[in-house]
Amino acid sequence: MDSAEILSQHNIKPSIIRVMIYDFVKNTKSHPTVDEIYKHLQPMAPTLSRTTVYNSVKLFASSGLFKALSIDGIQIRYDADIGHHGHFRCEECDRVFDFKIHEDAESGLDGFDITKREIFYSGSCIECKSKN
Amino acid sequence: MDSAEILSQHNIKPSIIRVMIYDFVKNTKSHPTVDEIYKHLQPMAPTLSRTTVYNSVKLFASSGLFKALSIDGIQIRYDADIGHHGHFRCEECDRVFDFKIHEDAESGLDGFDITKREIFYSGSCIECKSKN
DNA sequence: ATTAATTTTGTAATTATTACAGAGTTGTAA
DNA sequence: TTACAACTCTGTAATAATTACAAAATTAAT
Repeated sequence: MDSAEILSQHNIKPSIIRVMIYDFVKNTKSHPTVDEIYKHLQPMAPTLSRTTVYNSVKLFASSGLFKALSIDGIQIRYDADIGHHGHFRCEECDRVFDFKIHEDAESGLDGFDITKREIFYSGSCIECKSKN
Repeated sequence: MDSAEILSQHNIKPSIIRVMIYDFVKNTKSHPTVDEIYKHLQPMAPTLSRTTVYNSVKLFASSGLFKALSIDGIQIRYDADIGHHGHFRCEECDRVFDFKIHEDAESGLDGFDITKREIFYSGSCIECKSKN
């Protein structure tokens, strides 16, 4: 199924830029920031505005198409992979890696309505670690 | 053991403001932001500067006394409870709750050096949920 | 084609954070 | 106590991410 269809199914009009933004995030493993999305697409869509990128990713996030990740506390990153997984950020090379994880039942949240779960680790990735 | 001693043990000179900042974060369950720390202490220490609060919490975090939490992606919150636990943020009342959690061994990070683990859930807390 | 609705753009405002230099404080040793 | 060095605190200015908003452009329907 192509991206335009996916957007339509979520009641989002698949304009050209929206599809471009959706595609880029979906095909980029690094979970790009708004700025990275903007810088990547701007050459192809010279009139693109940062505001549009902000609007679009927010729209996608509120529709459940993207997960908004506050991985580093500096910028919000966007992830088109909705399945549950953790994120590791290497503090040396700044790259973000996905990993599989499973949590046991938590205690202390009885009766709470949990709509979002994020697991975030950081440290040094294997490449940076071996450089030292 | 009082706060001044704890700071000293971490090679941080226990100045009056540092102790005040440390105490406030330690005794506040909400994991305050820099702004909240500043607003709370400013009446007692009228010459307090926001920069001092930023400097102090960064210093504490780099010494392992605080954990820096990017819970909401907007502001960084500080937690004096170093033990491993999760954070739940209620999207309606904006409060942050601690909870107990345990993760299983992850896969995909073999050989990585993990120095920080953060678990962050969000949704509606039990009180806000019952209001609806 | 006209009109209405929606999307996109660009500028300006807001907010969190950092940089930095000067002022103040503390501790020590003559 | 004075002098000096080291460290801490303050305040302003800069930077960077994000939001607000109104005008321009595009799209869809009649």
